[in-house]
Amino acid sequence: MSSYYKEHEKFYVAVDIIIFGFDGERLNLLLIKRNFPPSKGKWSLMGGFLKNYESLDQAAERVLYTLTGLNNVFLEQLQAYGNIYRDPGERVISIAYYALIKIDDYDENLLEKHNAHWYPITDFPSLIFDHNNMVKRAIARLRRKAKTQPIGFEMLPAKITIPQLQKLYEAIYLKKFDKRNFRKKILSYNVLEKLDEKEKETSKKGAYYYYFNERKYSQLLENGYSFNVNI
Amino acid sequence: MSSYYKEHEKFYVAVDIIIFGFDGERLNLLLIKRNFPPSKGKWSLMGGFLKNYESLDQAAERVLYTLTGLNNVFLEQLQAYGNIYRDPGERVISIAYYALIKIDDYDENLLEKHNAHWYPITDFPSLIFDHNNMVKRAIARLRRKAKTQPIGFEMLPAKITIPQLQKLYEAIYLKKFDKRNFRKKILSYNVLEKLDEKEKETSKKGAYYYYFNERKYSQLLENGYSFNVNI
DNA sequence: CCAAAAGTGTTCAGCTTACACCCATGA
DNA sequence: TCATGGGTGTAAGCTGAACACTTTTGG
Repeated sequence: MSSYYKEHEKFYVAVDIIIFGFDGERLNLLLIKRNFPPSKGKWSLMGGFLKNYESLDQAAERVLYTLTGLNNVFLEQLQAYGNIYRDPGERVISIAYYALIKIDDYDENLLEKHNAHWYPITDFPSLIFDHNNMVKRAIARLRRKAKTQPIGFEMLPAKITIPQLQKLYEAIYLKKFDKRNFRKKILSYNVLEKLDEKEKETSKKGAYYYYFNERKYSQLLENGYSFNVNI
Repeated sequence: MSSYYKEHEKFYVAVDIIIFGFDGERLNLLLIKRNFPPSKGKWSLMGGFLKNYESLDQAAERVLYTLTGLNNVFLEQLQAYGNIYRDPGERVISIAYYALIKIDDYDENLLEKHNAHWYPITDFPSLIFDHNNMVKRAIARLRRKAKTQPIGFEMLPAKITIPQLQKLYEAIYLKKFDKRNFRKKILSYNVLEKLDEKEKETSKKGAYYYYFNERKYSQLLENGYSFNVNI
């Protein structure tokens, strides 16, 4: 059985990960200043080669874990990149993934070890190979996805306030929304539950905390309703 | 430079193509009854191995051309599939593509040679490996995409009638639409131009032909308007 | 007491949806 | 003449978008 494919060529396969994090103000990318060849000294996405004992998804999880120390985060495949000379050194097929992480959860030491830095999506250094394209596409995907699925919550702590959530959406779409309309829309899905507690860091009056009720969201989907933030 | 990656493993990389065609009534898939190993005698998508002189997109074009004799058709990457045992024979990373073709354009002889057959998306044989998943995902992508981009036209001849177009959308979404609303919506984009000619095969009265004006569509997009068929 | 952020309703326009009848013509 | 599919308009309901003032409280 294992002889059918002998005549065909084999290729290096890698995964590259676009890591998004929200710092309360801006949407950020986690980028690597490479202290290893090739393209040493230049900026790139975090990546790694596929190993024969892991699936693509597992490779992406491993690479993300290596850099951040995080497991069980939102991680989704973007697409494969396979131009012949995309990596000028040698031919590599790269599968791009994007991840949404809570920006305060990661392991600082690991970031330092890998020479990783956060940059806002509006202003980050030019990246090697086709990584700029990957980022562009990942942002487009995130924007599309955030309209129909509550993935924003992946980048926020369990307890959030409505103004925080609005700031996240504004950071994703790079525009301002009307706070009355935003609150109305978000609350209309009945997936947020108001707590009796207030966040008092950012204002004197304080904003009520809510938490995202995953169970209610599942029910919403099962009943054929769809989450649809029209932005 | 080419020594950096020596320590890493290499993999077979293939492309598999979900080919859609519309026969005037139903949306169909072009499937292969394999007369070659592995899984000889079973049904699968058309696929082929990546060669070192071509990009992924080029590999997909080549494979599609091999089967249909068609060039310059709508062809877009879906995503990569890389589970370890997805191909029980040997490990292969497969990049799935989907294509939209005009069902009457292909080369019949080639189809016969490859043992290829059209099956409606509502009723087709079970496929090998993870090909059923690929098809499922391709249909979902097509449905999403058809809402915001006029890709339906890729499966129709240059001259179409409104009832034909409606049947295509009904075949994609597997539901009926109101013909008054459909016509109103489609014509409101002003990308269809009415001809003085009628299609008289399917009705005695005859339906006016229209043609899709690509130039007008480009202008529509440039002006910030968006094609959005609300289905 | 005041600055700063949180919270709250209403109106208008545009879009989606539902719905029924006449038209043209080949057989 | 009649069966078949093509073609047409309007009204109601819903959703998105625009818009300004009051509340709370720490400093």
